[in-house]
This record gives sequence, C-alpha cells and structure tokens, in this order.
Amino acid sequence: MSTIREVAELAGVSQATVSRVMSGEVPVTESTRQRVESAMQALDYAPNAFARSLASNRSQGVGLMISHLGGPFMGRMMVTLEDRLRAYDKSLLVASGRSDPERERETVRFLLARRCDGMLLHADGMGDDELAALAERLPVVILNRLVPRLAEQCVHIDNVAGGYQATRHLIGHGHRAIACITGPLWKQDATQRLMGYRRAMAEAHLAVDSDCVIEGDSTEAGGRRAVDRLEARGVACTAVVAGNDEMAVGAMARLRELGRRIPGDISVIGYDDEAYAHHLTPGLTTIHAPIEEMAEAAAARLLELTYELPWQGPLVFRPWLVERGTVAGRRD
Amino acid sequence: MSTIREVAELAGVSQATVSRVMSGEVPVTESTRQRVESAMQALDYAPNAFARSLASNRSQGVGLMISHLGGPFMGRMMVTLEDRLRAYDKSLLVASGRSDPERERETVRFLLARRCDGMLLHADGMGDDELAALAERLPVVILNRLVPRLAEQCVHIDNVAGGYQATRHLIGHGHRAIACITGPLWKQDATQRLMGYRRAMAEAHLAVDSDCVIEGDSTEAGGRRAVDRLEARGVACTAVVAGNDEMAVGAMARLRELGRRIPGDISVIGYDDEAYAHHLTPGLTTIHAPIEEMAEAAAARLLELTYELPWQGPLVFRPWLVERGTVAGRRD
DNA sequence: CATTGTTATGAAAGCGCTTTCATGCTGGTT
DNA sequence: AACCAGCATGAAAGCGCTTTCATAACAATG
Repeated sequence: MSTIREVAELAGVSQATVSRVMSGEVPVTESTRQRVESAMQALDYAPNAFARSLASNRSQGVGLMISHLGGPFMGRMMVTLEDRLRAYDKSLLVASGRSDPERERETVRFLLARRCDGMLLHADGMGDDELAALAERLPVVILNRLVPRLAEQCVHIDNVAGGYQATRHLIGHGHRAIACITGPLWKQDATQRLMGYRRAMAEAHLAVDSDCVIEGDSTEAGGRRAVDRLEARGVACTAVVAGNDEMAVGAMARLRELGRRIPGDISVIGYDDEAYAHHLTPGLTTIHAPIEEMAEAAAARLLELTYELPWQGPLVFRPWLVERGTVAGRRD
Repeated sequence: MSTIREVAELAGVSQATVSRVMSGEVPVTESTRQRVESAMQALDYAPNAFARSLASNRSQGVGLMISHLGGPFMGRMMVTLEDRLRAYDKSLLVASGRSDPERERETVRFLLARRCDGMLLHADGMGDDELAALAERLPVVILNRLVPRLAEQCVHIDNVAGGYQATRHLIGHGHRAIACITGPLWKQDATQRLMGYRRAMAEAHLAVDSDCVIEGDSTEAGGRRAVDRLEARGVACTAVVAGNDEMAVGAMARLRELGRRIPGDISVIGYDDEAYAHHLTPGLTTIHAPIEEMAEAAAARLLELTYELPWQGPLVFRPWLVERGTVAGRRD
C-alpha cells in the first residue's frame, strides 16, 4: 500500500498539497492537481482511513445500534440505510442491543469507543434522558420512536394512527366488542398502538373493558396465550387487534383450535405487514409501515446533522391498512 | 475524552506502561497495573480506536460483505455474527453487494479501503479467482459457498445433501414424476441443490426429463411462472421440489388457481425453512439449514485466521428436512 | 520602483496510540 | 564482593494523515 508521501514525491509536491487535492476544499493550481492525480493513479493510492480519522478527528462512519437485529423489518431497514450512507462514502458499523436495556447501553458505549461520527439508534430500552444526553455528545437520529425533546432527530412511524386505523376498520365492519393484544408496554410503539386503539374506541363511544386488553410479548406463543387469557376471563369479543403480526398469527392458530372460524366467527387484524402476511390463508389484514422511506429519511437526516449534507423531508410517516382476508362484518 | 498520556500522568507511569496494561500481553507488576487501572477508571478513559489502529496496523474490525442484505436468512446470520465478533471486541462493518457482481466487487474495495483486518464474504457474483486473490491479501472466510482451493476458509451448508433429501423424501412417498424449480443457476447454491435432486433421481433410476427442470429466479412470481411453464410443456408431475420457499409458495398459489390440491393432487417441497413456512396452510415441508451454527463457525474461523484465536470445528453443515403438510403419498 | 495584497505551496507540528530499544533494578550465582 | 540473567519500565521513534503557519511568487496599486 502506498502512502501520501510516495504520492507527493512522485508528483514532486508536498504531502500537504496531496492532502489538499484529496479534500477538494482548497484551491490548487490545475497543473499540480493533474500531476497529483496521475501520481495517485500510478501508485493505486488509497488513503489510510485511520490516519485520516486520527488527524481529522472524524471517522467517516456512522454507528447503527439496533435493539434487536433479528426484528421484523431490520433487514429492510438496513438495506436502505446502508445504501444511502454508502452513497456518501460513509461506512456503517452495526451492533445489536439484543432486546436488553443494559445491553443497549453497552452497545452504545462500544460504538462510542469506535468514535463514529454519528449514530442511528433503534433503542427500545434506553430512557429519554439517556438518549438526550447522548445527543449532546454527537449527532444522533432515533429510529421508530419519538423522544419529545429530540423531535427533530426522531424518524418514526405514527403508531397511534396505525392502532387507530386498525380499530376503526373493525368498528367500520360493525364490531363493538374488540379485544386488543398489545406488545410489551414498556416499549413505546406498543403503548402508542394501544393509544390508537383506545382513541378509536372512545370516538365510537365504545367502552374498553380492562379485561379486553392483554399485554402480550410480541411472539406467536404470546398471541396464543393471550387468547387463552381472554377465554379465561370470559371476554366475548367478535374481533381482536393485535400489536404485531406474530401475535396475530398465534392468536388465530389458538382461536382455530378452539373452533372459531376466521373471519367468520371472529375477525383479526395484525400490525407490521411482515413478509408472510399475504401468504397466510386467509391473508392477514394488517397495518403496513413505509420502512424503507423511514430508513431513507433517517439516513438523510443523520447525514445532514453530521456532515452538513442538506436535506429537507418528513420525519413522521403514516402507516396504512392493507385489507386481506381476516376481517369480516359482524354476524348478527 | 481523555488520552493515554493523561492516564499515564495520573498513574505516574509512562504511556508505554499504560499501553502494556491494556494489551495484557506483557508482564506488568501487580501494583502498577492497579494504579493504571484505577487511573483509567477515574478518567473514564477509552482508547482512541484510530490511533490504535494506525499504530498497530490492525483495525480490530471485520468487514461483512453480503450479496443481498435483504435475503432470507441474513437477519439470523448477522445476529450471530455480530454477537460472536463483539464477544472479542471486534466491530462489524456491513456492506451490501445488492445482488450484482460488479457491485460486489466495489463493495469489497470499499471494505478494503476501510482496512478491515478480515472479511466475511457472502458473495454470489464474484468468481472463484477473485475470491482466491482476495484471500491472498487478507484473512477471509466465505459464507455459504464452497471455493475448492479455499476449502479451509469456506463455511457452508451442504446444498446437494439438501436437494437430495428433499427429492428422496418425495420418492419415498411414491412419487416418480418430480419436477424441479431451481434458483438462478449462476449461483452456486442453486446448482448444488439441483445436483442433489439429480443424484436422488438417478439413484432411484428415475429419468430426469429436461422439461422437468425449470430455472426460476427465487421469487414468488418466479414460482408461479415456473408452474405455467410446466403446464405449457405438458409436464405431468405429481410433485415438485422448489429451490427455495418463496418459489414454493408461488408455485403452490398458482397450482391452486389451476385447481390442484396440495398435497392431495400434487406435493410441494421448499428450501430454507423461512420464518413463515410453518404459518402456511398446510405447513410447508421444507429443508432447514442451521444458519446460526454456520454463522458461529464462520465468525470463529475468521477470528482464528485473523487474530489467532484458536478454534476447531466443522466448516460444512448438513441441512435437514422438516416435515409439515405439503407432501403426501402419490395417489394411484 | 517600492509597497501591499493575494494565492498556491511547503515545513512542520501534531493526532493518540504501539513498539523497539535501552536502562535500571532485583536476586541468584560464583 | 563481583557478576549476570531476568524483568519491569521509560524514552522515543514512528504509523499516515490534516492543518496551521510561514513563505515564495506574483499581480495590482500608488
């Protein structure tokens, strides 16, 4: 690997000049620029990223901390994130928080030690305060969550709108007794979806019996258990809105075991529109979020914050309902 | 951020000693070690990764180049990879090749410029030669592919065994006319799965009519088209083995549209055991590969190659058949 | 022609570590 | 008492860049 010194010698200039040619920020006579450039070519020169980072104190890389790398749309999200970042020659350091608050913190420390210039955070477990403190230290954008005092740095999906739409859809089909299986309520998206549900119910002057809302754990098994809980409590609902597709699937499976037909006896609606939702029979009616757009916005916003690459765009995205086959009118 | 110098001053030792304490490779008197360590604590010291990399000429990071970040098990794979690497305090630079050979090459260059110490490659498009050349430059492990002259650095699934098992299973159920819908044949895994199919057929003295094998594109739509091609050619098969679950799902959907019952009229078997396979009705019989184990082995092997962290383990993994509901005995 | 201002360039000082080499200290050996 | 091996430590030289500061070259001005 050749160094800047060799390039400088070959071009007959100083290292400083080579550096200036690379940065492109400083005027350099056309003839010297050319000499330097051909020297770089001739030596197949690639600057040493570490030396550069050490001297300039920026890494040209951003960290991505993901609460759970295996989550539903992390794949889709990362594809876009990586793509946008690389278009500006920034690298992506990925680290997972493994769904554990303490581990999330440690992951952030890890990324910090790597001195990334900015950070993308999909943090479920960390508190607003910690996030705000971190945002003081370096440019940060929060994914899929709204931290009020950091609103300008949060790119997220309007989850209450999603919960609301799902519930409205059911109400529109004549349902009145609607159960809600939520995700873990310590996660913001779960509480927001629940809020959407409550809002829709309230708007339709439908009472929400506390027996009707079950806190699940976002897994298929959790969906099944939730149905059992509902049964045990003797809740007689004609529809259920689930906090995610996994739980919807689990609930449907259990419901069928108990002899209910979907959507004949009971309607079900999911959330996330995972890849498999339309493979189900019947296809799962669910809420779809524009993950790629969100990722794109997040990358752009971070680039703007960190490297002053200008961008103007929305930070909040609305999800929409995808109608398939798990919702039917209430039988009377 | 405090530097090594400050730590050294506070502890009353030289920078060299602090460095030695950190590396842990060199003997240091217990008392000085303690003084240094408490100084580090007091100053909340974290070494500057760039300075370290520059001086030592290793980045403590490995690059992951993935042919297609959005692929079926990339999520599962990355979770494990990241976890194992981080356990040794190595960071993971992720970059996607976007299913394009040229782009894969560029991605490798990108990672190379970032000076990672080693590289994990899930390369579909690059040639064996290129891979071998790269392996000369730095420690490399190839994921999910076998490059003969780099066998010791390839961690992969035995795809011919998978194709074989799928086909055997069908033959065992009395099927004789078995079609095969493959993935793009320029990808090694697709051709290997096809080889497995051919081997099983040959072993059972079953002729493979060239009309029976259709090259698909690994998508659901491709699965549907493949069925149409089969129909158009007038192939009368009682079973089909698909190159992946996506195509299996597409084929099943199209088959149903054409009035066939699964598995009553025709059996179908997939490959990959994607998350949704068991959600289908009936559940998709498919081939399951131990992705996590593979990822674990890959990480371990790379660590061994790059940082001499010893490890001894298998490099090839056998997939297995998961029986669900899409295969039945041949009706006579 | 002397003076000033402008601009491209070079010299050199770091950035914060690692690593080599030299050194001083200990305790065991003769 | 003299000697040496062994070992912990310090001094200092980089690693390959960026950036400040100084300077040479030149054009413009009075």
